[in-house]
Amino acid sequence: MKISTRGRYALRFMIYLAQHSNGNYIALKDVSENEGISIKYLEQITSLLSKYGLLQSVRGPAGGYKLSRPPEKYTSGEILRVTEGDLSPVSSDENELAAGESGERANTQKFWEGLQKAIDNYLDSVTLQDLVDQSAGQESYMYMI
Amino acid sequence: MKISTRGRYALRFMIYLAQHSNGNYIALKDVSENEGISIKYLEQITSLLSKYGLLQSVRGPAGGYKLSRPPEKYTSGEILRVTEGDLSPVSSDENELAAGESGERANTQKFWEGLQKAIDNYLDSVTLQDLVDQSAGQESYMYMI
DNA sequence: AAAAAAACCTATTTTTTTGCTAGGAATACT
DNA sequence: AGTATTCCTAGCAAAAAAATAGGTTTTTTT
Repeated sequence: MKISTRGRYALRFMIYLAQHSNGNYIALKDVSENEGISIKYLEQITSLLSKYGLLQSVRGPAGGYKLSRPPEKYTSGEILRVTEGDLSPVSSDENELAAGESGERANTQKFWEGLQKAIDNYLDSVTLQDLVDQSAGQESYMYMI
Repeated sequence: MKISTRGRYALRFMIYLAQHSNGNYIALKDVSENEGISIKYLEQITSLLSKYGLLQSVRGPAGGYKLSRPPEKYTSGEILRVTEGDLSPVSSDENELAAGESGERANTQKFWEGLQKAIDNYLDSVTLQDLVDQSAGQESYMYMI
């Protein structure tokens, strides 16, 4: 039940961009040196983020990455989902009932769905801007579902 | 970001006991046949559950396991924590700041703590009895934190 | 035009974790 | 004594995660 380095690094990368880019492109070399993550590993992560439109990039000298939207328009959930793949606590086919089955799994299916809902709820409530402001996690939040 | 089979099987095991034991002990053989999990693997799981006082056991013929409390006195969270080890989405030393560090990690620390809080909150709100009743996950719940 | 700096792409290797099997020891009932 | 059970520890194979590696393409600079 752990978020992998891919997701964590992705968040740190996005925060870095939000803090240091002022509309200009930032090279991986720069982020790599400051965050202590290899360029090659970062490439895999930015590749995903670009693919899903979260980043804009330019090649060549003075190239690099920048955010494609303002930081408050990203949720931590979408950043993590893009890089982690899937944030469900049990894979859906583990959870699915075989036709007609009404055994133990029926008991847990809704439970796991509820857990996922709780996770998604939180992650979609925290924006990239919140992370920059360090204001995540201390919400006095109220959910009605 | 997945719950492992250990945790899932543990829940199914506990549900099974809640449903089938009427104060008497149930052998792993029984659960194994009905849930399709090997006895040897179940042993590892029940070993943890026993160690932390969630189960009572008796050896020898007619021995087995039973719950040590009524089902509504267990939360899904404690069952999972015992078997999964730790439910924090990032390990604490990944999250900890090196002395004086005020870098990117400061931004995410509270965020991860908030996620953990959201998870714990949910898991501690669902009892074993809820799972038996299949009433987990459909809560119209309201949290104020 | 050449060189250099960057993103892009795909594969491979290394390390860690998970899921499970195995063998026997201790205990309790018949 | 024999048998059915829990208990304990080790080991292993497959999968996943983490990271490296090598090259290609694009763009800018000289």
